[in-house]
Order: sequence, then C-alpha cells, then structure tokens
Amino acid sequence: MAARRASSESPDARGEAARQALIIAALESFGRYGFDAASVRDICDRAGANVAAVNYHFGSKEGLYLAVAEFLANGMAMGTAHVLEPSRVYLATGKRTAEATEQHLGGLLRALVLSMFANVRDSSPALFVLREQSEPTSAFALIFERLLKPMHETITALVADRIGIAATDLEAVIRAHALISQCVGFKAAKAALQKRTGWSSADDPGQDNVELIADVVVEHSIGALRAVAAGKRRGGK
Amino acid sequence: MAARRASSESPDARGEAARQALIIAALESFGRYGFDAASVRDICDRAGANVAAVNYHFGSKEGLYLAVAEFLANGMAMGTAHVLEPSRVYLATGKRTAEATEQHLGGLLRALVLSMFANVRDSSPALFVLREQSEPTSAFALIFERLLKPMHETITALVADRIGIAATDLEAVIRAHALISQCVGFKAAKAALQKRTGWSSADDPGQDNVELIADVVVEHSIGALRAVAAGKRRGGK
DNA sequence: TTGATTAAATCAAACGTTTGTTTTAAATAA
DNA sequence: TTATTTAAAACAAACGTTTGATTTAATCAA
Repeated sequence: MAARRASSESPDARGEAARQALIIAALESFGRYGFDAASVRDICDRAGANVAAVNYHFGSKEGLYLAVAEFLANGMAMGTAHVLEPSRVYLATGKRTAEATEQHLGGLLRALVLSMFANVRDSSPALFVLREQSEPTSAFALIFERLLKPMHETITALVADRIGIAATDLEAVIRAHALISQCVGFKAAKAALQKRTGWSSADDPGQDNVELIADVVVEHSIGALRAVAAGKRRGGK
Repeated sequence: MAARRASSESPDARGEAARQALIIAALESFGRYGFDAASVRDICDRAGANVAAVNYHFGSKEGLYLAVAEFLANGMAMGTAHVLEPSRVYLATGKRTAEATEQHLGGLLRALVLSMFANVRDSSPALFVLREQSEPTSAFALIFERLLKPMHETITALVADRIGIAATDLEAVIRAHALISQCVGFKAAKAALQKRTGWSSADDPGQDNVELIADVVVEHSIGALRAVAAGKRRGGK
C-alpha cells in the first residue's frame, strides 16, 4: 500500500515525489525501449531512486508499467478534452451544417497532429501508445477507453455526419480511422519521413513543419470527405 | 562471415536449410517481440536448431537480425516490384494526364494496403518494419533503401505530378507521406481499429474488409489531391 | 519543548533466473 | 583423414525481485 496519512494535504510528500519521478523516468524508458528492453535499474538510476523503490511503490515492474499507463491516460485525456468537448456538444445539439462539421473535424485532426509532437523534447507518450497498439498489454484497455475511444468516436460521428451515413456504420469507422491514421503516420513512420525530408533526428520536425503537416492533414481530410459526399449524392449506394 | 559455397545449386543444402529455418523463425520472433525481447534460445528451438547455430551461421544475434532484414527487404521488394515498375516508366515517359496519374497512384496505394495484410497468418514482416521506424537500428538503412524509398519516392512523384508541383518540394513529400500513412495506420493502430469495429483478434480483418479499406484509402487519396489541385488552380501560392 | 514511539521510505547487498555467447566434443560429410 | 556441422554443457553478465537494516519524519505522552 502507498503512503497514507491522516487525510489532509500532506500525504507524505517525500514518497509521492519519488513515485512521480519513477513514473516520469519509466515513461521515457518504456516509450523508447518497450517493456522488456527497459530495465528497472536504469529507470531507478534516472529517477534518483534505489533499485528496490519500484517494488516498494508499485509492487512490480508491471505495476509500474500500469501506473505509467494511468498517468498517461489521465494526462493526455486532459490535454485533448478542451478541444474534444465542444465537438461533442455540437454533435449532440440539433443544428449541424457541412461547414461547421468540417470546422470541428479539422480542429480535432489538427489537435491530434499537434499532440503527436506536443512535448518537443519528449516523444515518449506517443511511442508508448503506439507500442500498446502493436502488442497490447493489460494497459491497453485503459488507454483505449480514456484516450483513443473518445477521440475515435467523435471523429467517426463527424465523418458520418459529413457524408450522410450512420455513425454506427462500419464505413464511417474505417473512414475515420483512415483520417486519424494520417496523423499517426507522421509519428509511427517518423524514420522514413526524416530520411525523405532530410530533417535532423532531433526527435521532431520544427514548429513550422508541424504546422505544415497539420495543414496538409486537414486539407486532405476535408477534401476527401467532400469527394465522398459528392459521390454519394450522385451515385447510389 | 556467413556460410558461402562455390556457386552452383547445392551449396550444402543442409546448412542452407538451417539458415533459412533460422531466418524464418527469427522474423516471427523479432517482429512480434522486438530485438531484445526475442530470445536466441526460443528462435533456435522453433527452427529445430541448436543454440550454437545462430552464432555459427550469423556470428551473433545482431548478425541474425541483419540477415532477417535483408531477407525481408529482398522478399517484400520483389512483392511490390511488379506494381511499382509500371508507374516508374509512366513517370519517365512524356505523356501524363490527371486521370492516368490518379490510376497509378490508386494502384500503388491499393498494393500497399494489401501488402499490410498479405500473409494472413503472419503479420511479422509489417511489424518488423514498423519497429524499425520507431527505433531504427543498423538494419533500417537497408530496409529504407530497398523497400520504403522506392515506394515513397514514386508516390511522391505521382502526387507532385497530380497537383502540379515539383517532386522535390517538401510539400509533395509530406502530402505523399500523409497518403501512405493511411495504409500504415491500419496496421500500426490495429488494436484500436479492432476495438472500434469489433473484429476478432485473429490478427487481420477478413478479405472483404481489406478490400473495403483499400477502396476507402484510394477514394480518400484521390479526392484529397483533386481538392488540392483545384485549390492551387484557384488560389495563388 | 522535550524524548520515546512508530510507520513510511530508502538503502546496499544478495537472491535465483535468464540472457547471449563460448567452449568442448561428438557426428557427418567429402 | 580433413573439414564442416551439430549437440550439450558451461560461461559471465544482466535481469527483476527480495531481504534486513537504516534513515526520515510525523505522532503523542510527559
């Protein structure tokens, strides 16, 4: 069990600080090297803690991993909530137009791109989530429910609204996933992009280039949906 | 150095078969678990070989990894060559139309999607390449040159031709990367897609769904580029 | 304000496994 | 024989984890 004092504001500040330091260091290691390749000893060193600290505070290496996932899910969910909420109420209320829907969709996709390169000097969060996608662990359910699902569902609803189909249609889900994939791809296939653009391996494109990427993704997405909508208006199906 | 016989057809069929079996088994392990988490003992067991076989045939675990990368680069490059070559000659020759360029681009993107889910019962190749993207090793240069670069360059050239800019423009590279990312995203963010669609975790969508994904990606891409081209025709920039 | 008490937190050291690799020797070809 | 190839055993190093003692800091009786 963790430290727990009377009830007020000082629940053993010492131990809590150590927990935080371990989670931060672990996030970097797990993100960069993965669960197995990351070593408890290295994490503790970089957190300025003893080797035994992980098992004391989190029970095991896996316990630390789950704590990192929870920290990440909470933190990143808060980071996207301010842009996600307006679109959700927009979808809930009655009056919707193609232009407004496009506007909301563009805003969400832009936020997604920016979140990929948010912390300039630390791309660990995005890598952590990417890793959970290709080999999900018990932490994936948490990350999906709190982080991926809200964004994915909202974008799906906007896509469905724009092209005039139901948000529950498989087609809507796949089209939304294709749009989201554009954002993900600039992180997941970063090495290839770097080689093709000549960008330095300083772990991120510059601020200007991030804006350029966001503009391209938004322009492509809206253009694609307009074509689909036009096609559905003309053709049958 | 690796085993190398005279030249003819029987270069010690025994040893060569062992090499192949090791490479196949290693591809699965490296793809699924990554370099560190994959164990030489497990690979040898599944290849029906002894623990010493890896060091004898490939010098080290890293040597085996590089051999897998080379095997992969050659194999997958052959798999996409038949669809890549026609587009390259099309780009080299003079007569190009928007329709023909779209046709070639659609063909390449479709082939990319199919290659993601090509071997139904073995997604290791795609995972191997994805892993090399987020944490490149010395094998990345090989994979990039033989596998990623030709496809990326050709798609970039088609994109540039379609929207009327130079293939060397950063904009063309980024737009091409966004289109390619759609294909990659269905493998890289597979877990989220599965949860959203309810597809079983049988490691791949069904054949019908792969076709659906390909159709969506092609439709989105062409629609996006048409919008960009139309925008450039009207607006300045 | 003291001094004893107690729980939380940290520490160095060592645990038993498993890792990649090497060595030694037997078996199989030419 | 002579040179390869396999098999089994042994290697040091690194892994996650546990242990028991020590330090830190808050609590409470006096």
